[in-house]
Amino acid sequence: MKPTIYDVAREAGVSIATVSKVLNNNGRISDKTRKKVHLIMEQLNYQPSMVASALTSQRTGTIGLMIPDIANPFFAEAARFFEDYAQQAGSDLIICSTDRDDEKAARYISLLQRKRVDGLIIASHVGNPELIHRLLENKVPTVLFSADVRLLDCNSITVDDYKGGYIATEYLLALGHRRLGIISDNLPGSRYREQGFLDALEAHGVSLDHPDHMVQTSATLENGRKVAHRMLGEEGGQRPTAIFACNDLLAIGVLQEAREAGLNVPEDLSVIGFDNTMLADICHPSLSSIAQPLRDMTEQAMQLLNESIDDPEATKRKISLPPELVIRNSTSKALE
Amino acid sequence: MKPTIYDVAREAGVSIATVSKVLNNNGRISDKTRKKVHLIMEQLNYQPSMVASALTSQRTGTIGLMIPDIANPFFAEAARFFEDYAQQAGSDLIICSTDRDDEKAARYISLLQRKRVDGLIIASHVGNPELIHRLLENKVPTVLFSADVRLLDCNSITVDDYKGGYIATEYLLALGHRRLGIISDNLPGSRYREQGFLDALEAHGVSLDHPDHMVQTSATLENGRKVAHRMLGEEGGQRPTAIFACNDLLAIGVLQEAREAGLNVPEDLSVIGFDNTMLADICHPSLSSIAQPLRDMTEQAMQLLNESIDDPEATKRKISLPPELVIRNSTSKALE
DNA sequence: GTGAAAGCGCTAACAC
DNA sequence: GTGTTAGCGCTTTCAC
Repeated sequence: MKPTIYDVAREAGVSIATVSKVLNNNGRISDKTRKKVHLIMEQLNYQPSMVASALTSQRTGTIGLMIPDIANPFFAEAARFFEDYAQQAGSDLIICSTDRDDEKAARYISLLQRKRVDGLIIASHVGNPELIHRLLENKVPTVLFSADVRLLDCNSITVDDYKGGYIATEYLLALGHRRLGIISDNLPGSRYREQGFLDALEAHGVSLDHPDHMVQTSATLENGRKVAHRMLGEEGGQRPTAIFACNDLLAIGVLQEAREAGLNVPEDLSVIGFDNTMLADICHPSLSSIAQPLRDMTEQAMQLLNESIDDPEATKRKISLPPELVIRNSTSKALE
Repeated sequence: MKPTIYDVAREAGVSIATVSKVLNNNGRISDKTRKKVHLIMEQLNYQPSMVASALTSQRTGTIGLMIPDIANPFFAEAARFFEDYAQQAGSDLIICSTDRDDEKAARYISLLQRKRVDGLIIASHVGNPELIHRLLENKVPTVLFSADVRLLDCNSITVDDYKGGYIATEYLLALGHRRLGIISDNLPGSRYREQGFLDALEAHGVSLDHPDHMVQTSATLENGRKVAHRMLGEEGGQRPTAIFACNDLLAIGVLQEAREAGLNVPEDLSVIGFDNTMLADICHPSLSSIAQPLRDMTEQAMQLLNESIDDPEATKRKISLPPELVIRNSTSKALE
């Protein structure tokens, strides 16, 4: 069996309380016994059980990260930041891919609670706000990430989606484009991006050419292609000269479909994405995109979470961070 | 406070032993009390503490997944499979990105042991075999994934790297290429891919044109570009007409650099990658690649791990699975 | 069928 | 400075 604190205490000729104290570096312990205990721990290859300490201390040192899919680069990148920040705080992460399925989410939430995680980061849209609501009732430290539930009094970190949509659109307008299309996915955040798009158009006196130039779909490469196929299939005069896709995957679908249709990007069609994932650098042409400030967002999320762990009654905060336009090679001036 | 098994027992008018039994669905319990207990659990919103049960049962229901970087698509995709298979077994995953840094790896290994995870999947090359060795000594259920340590008697799942290198090369030779280049990274697995490459060349009576056509570097996009820049910079007659990159990221670097150099892929240069990540579909032209059978590999890894958890003394096994050639648009016949 | 009681390996209050 | 002891919330014999 693995050595326990009792084994260490016996071998060192002290009590378990003493061992516990040197372990946690608290209480007054003489240098001599400290050294002695350390030595014995070394010899026995003692590895204190965090499950036992969690039982008493009520801290597991693990936090749950709920995301739609860890295989999705945006969330994988976010997870990496979370992992690093968690580690700084001495914690680690349990990864939960929900596939945006509320049942899966509910199962994971329940599991995480039974595991007594110290807190939850929910970076996956949860359709049923009741799930979050229950978490809050149970006083489980929680922060919503990149997906807020406005009506709920909860912590959240988001990028300013509205502004993101607005600046993407303004940029395209500044390039001289007047026939714009938008492909967004069916999440709340994307509604704000859409609204930013529409308001930017209006502010510049431009109107949406055709209702079909604004479509919602779930965010996959394949769907990006499908929608683009329809949008670009129209006869020359009608087709948009620039498309704003509400995430990079959709945008890359557009890129691929444009090529299929014999259009050159950016000469014949400008495309801009959202999220600024590593994919934007890998596709061709490289993709202009609205960046979410992931590093900042994750850092602030972890900070909020930690505050919430330290004081579960702390006032909830909703923090929104500004997006940033990253220009690459998929956008250019509109032809006259 | 959260309700405990005592609260449930009291409200239901039974003992905690009984509650425990209905919880775990074992022992003989009358339907009546079972119902009653379930009802009370519902009413109290009872969430049994897995940390307490872990303390007695010696099972935490969590496994540690060590990878180089969760933000790397290959490992993110693998993690997703692991997560799904773990879930089927009622477990979840703690993600540990090591950045291939042995110190980080050591810290994580220690942490995971203190957390008393049920097992470890190590999908990150660990330079110091001593780390793994100690794990084995401690009888921690462990399986190495996509990275073996031959000399160690441990479980491992790998793709047949040698064969992967061989079939990639054979394929290029079959297309008529005679001046081949290879870019590999500096991991043990890649050594086998290289050997497959060399043996395939030899078997077909082709020799490596130039020592500079075989280079090792760490596997990043940037390094792929750098190496390609040198390889393709040579005067026409000397430059390879096909390059085998030992992973997709390197291959995509080659693609980008080829474009930079005014070369058309695949007309002027064929490129084949390894891993067949989602990136292969996203870059342009889409990338031919040697696929690791990730789904199979992860499934078998989880199975090995579970066996090892059930019987830590079980005989260790090393399983190697066949790679598969996936042809896309980055490879074509050599020009005459 | 059900319950009493002894752990599991720690922490923390308190006594000395 | 160090030790005693009572939990933390479960599981699991073993009686009854």
